[in-house]
Amino acid sequence: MQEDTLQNWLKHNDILSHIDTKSLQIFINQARLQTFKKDEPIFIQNDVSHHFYIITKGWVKIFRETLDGSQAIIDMLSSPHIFGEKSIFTDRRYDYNASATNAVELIAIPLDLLKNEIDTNPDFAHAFMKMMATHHKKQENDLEHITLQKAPERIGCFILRLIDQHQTEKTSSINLPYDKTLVAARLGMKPETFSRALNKLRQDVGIEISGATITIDNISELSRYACGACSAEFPCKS
Amino acid sequence: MQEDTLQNWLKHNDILSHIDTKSLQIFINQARLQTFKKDEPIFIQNDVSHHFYIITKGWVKIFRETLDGSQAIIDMLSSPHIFGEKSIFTDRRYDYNASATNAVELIAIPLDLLKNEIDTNPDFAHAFMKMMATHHKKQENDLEHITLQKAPERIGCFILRLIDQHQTEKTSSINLPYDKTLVAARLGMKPETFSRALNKLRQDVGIEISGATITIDNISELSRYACGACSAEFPCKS
DNA sequence: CGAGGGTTTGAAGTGCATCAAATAGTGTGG
DNA sequence: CCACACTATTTGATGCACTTCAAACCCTCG
Repeated sequence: MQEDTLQNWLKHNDILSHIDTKSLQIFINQARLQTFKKDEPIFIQNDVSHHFYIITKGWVKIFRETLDGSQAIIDMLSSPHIFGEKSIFTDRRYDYNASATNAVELIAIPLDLLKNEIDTNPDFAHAFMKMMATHHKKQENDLEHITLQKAPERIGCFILRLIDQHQTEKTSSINLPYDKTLVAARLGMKPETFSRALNKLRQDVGIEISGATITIDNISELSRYACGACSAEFPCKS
Repeated sequence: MQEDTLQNWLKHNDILSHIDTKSLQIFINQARLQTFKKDEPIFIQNDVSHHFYIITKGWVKIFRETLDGSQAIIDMLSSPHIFGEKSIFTDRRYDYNASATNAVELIAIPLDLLKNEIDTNPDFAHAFMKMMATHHKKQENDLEHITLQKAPERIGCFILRLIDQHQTEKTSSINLPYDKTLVAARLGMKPETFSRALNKLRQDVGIEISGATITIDNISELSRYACGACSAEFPCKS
């Protein structure tokens, strides 16, 4: 791929910017740009893992799937995130499926490079561990939410985190980042339940919904509603 | 605390055995043995974190709690496990509660030592990352189970993992490691639901239950029942 | 304009929670 | 070793949340 594009990505990525300058050229040489169409699989669970990926465009669905076809979405990831990196410490197999939910563009980098960088560059290793800890925390949150919160509360929490990310000052109008069906699955509920729960949320805390756009007049009321059943204080980060 | 006891623990712990010999004495000097009674809190969420802990005796409950008192159990940990270590990479606050579920004995070690060891000993850092990756994987499993499996299946899966841990050859008779109420909470359900679901499991796959002791004649039938709604193959490890 | 997927709505069913009460089990002091 | 107190567990009855199945609606895009 083009060196300037890749360099740009590597330098502005939270974790990968810590790569040793000597290693950088090797990363650039071995990195490959890949594109995926909607619903195209990127890798599947138990595949032997060779690469990890940096997302540059689109949304990637991280999920598990049972024999009967039902799936549990573990995460939905977009632009600066990386995925598929965890297996370097265990069995060299991906422990989840990854697939594109729309037009996706990825940088694929061999895991061996990552492993080598971790082993030889303490600064990088430290950044990597920090990232793992953050991921871990995020998952603890997901687990808490799914056990403790009801459907409308989970949606409210999801919206609050969206607002927080986009820092939309007082405008407080946001778009769902992907299909409602996917948001539903991400929150561990069926599309029908999502639709009804969103309606209940509108009635209970006065938000407006028009297609994928949601407008919130009163954020504090929303957070009182959603965060009441959550251990985190006010704006439930991450 | 007594040096031989602590040395023994440090040397036989998966992660901590990688401590540099030069550091070991410092760890020993600063480590403290602590005991907790049933239901005694070890630390609570958002406390500023100073120590991490190695469990030497008893069971520790790792959980989140909402304002209204309902709690989500994130993990139940026992002997060689460590906990409270994650915050060194983020905000130096514990991101969950920990409390003793019975008579618990812990080795408390300052987090600064851990951080220093990670920063200066690549071998240790590597072992530490491996542990984080394993934890992470375990949590992905929990998340999958709670979204995809019904109560009796989750219990079946729990039993299978117990059997797997204890390697009880063909005997296939095990004891629940802690109160049924706690097992229920660990699996994200109410005690009443647990009781009924366990009964359903008995009817469906012919296991015997007598108090905390469960006897399984036909493990493969149990795993067919429980693992059908799980993405992992046969004995769902971890 | 028409096809097809995404979304909503309705009706009915299932699983789990809740509340209440009975029963089994455990540890204690006598 | 027994009786009591207290807790853990089970059982029953009922309600709620979410799912399922089915159909309508809407919206986009060719």
